[in-house]
Order: sequence, then C-alpha cells, then structure tokens
Amino acid sequence: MFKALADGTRRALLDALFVRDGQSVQALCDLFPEMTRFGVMKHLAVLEQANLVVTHRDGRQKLHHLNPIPIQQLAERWIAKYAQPFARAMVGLQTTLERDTTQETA
Amino acid sequence: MFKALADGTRRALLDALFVRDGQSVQALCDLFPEMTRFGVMKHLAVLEQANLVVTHRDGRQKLHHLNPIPIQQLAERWIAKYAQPFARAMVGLQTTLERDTTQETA
DNA sequence: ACATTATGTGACCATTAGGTCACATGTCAA
DNA sequence: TTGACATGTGACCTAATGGTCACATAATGT
Repeated sequence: MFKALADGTRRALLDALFVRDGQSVQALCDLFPEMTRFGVMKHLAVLEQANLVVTHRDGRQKLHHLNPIPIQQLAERWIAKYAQPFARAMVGLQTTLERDTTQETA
Repeated sequence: MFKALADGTRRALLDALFVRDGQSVQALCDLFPEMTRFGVMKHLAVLEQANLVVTHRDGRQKLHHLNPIPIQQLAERWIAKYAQPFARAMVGLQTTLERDTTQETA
C-alpha cells in the first residue's frame, strides 16, 4: 500500500478518479498522454492490487472506482500514531527536535 | 516523502525512533541485526532527506530524532482529501495545533 | 601518541520497478 | 460475420533501489 502510493503517477491516477469516478482505461489514458496505455494499465493494476482501486467490467470497458477505505485505515492505524504526538511536540518543539540549536535560539 | 515511507525497513526505523527518540546509528544497527550498518545508514539518509528524521551530532555520535511534522502535513494535505471521515476526526487535533502555532508561538 | 569507537564515502552488484512493444482475447454494432 | 474498439499478456529494456564492502575520516579515553 505504501509502495502503491509511492509513485507520483499512481497518485495522479487516484486524483483523476477522485475528480471523476468510474473511468475506463481509455479515459484515463487520455488524461495521461505522456504515457502509453500499457503504462497506465500497469499502474492501475498496482492500485487495484493494493485495493486502492476497485474495478468492474461494463461491456468491453473496465471501469475503475476509487476505494478510500485503505487510505482511511492508513490514517487511523499508522499516521495517527505519529500525528498525535505532534500536538505535544509543537508545545516543546525546540526541546524535542532541535536540542542542539536551542542554545542559540534560546 | 511517499517514497521514503514506501520501504518497510524505513518504517521500522521510524518505529524504533518512536519507541526511543534520539538514537545513534550504532543503536539502530543493534536493533536491525539482519542488516549491515551501511544499509541502516542509507535508509537513515533517505529518511533524513525526506525530513522525517532530524539529526544532530553529539561528539562522535550522530543522534536521530523523529520529525512528525511531514507526517502531519501528509495527513492534512493528502490523506484528508480521500479519508473524509478521518479528516473529520482529525479536525479537532488540527485546529488545536493551529491554535498552538498561531497563538502561543506568535 | 595510540588504539578504539562511530560515522562517512565511493564503488559495486543483484533485484525490482517503470515503461514500451508485439501480439492475443474479448465485445459491440452493422 | 466482419471489422473496429477495449482490454489483457508476456517478453523485453532501462533506470532506480536495496544492500554490501573496502577504505577513509573524526572523536574519545588512557
């Protein structure tokens, strides 16, 4: 999941699906003319395997839908762990993070 | 930043710094015996470049400190967009932080 | 000074990841 | 059925990544 989000193109694909959900491979290819269809397909496959995108076929098209659940879980289970101490860190930021520079700043 | 977080070893290093902040390279190497010192150093360099880890020298040691600010910003600027429910839960914290930063430090 | 400890640098190698292509399959519509 | 459209598969190349090592530098204690 982290790896799926590590690539900028994939995040851009998520953005595109955020703007307009349920797009086909074709439609997404049109939005990324700097890449071939195969590149887009590979990225979509990664996103799908990470469960960030869910698909269903509609005739000869494959429609892609954004799945926010993994991102929410990421926030709850991982980010919150580091983001919460941030509140306390802000109070004593210098003492926590920059003990070496506190002498000159203080 | 996403790339820095994409590697499991690097997230484990962040965990180690979360448990005990301000560790030296040596100490972190002891926590990861499956890797050599050079591997650990490379990962630490990536984390440092992503500003997820802040360092300062103490004699012949280099101490590493966790920096939660980029993670916090990640939550605010990126994750909140996709994880609206979580964003709602984080609003209280964020506004608290903004109060702290705008009023107390100003 | 000297040996020891802690970290830094550059080269090097194996593996993976991003990207493209030729080709194959499936689907619709006339 | 035939042709055009939409997607799938495997091979392939290149560049980036994770990891190691020999060697170098800096700080400490005696």
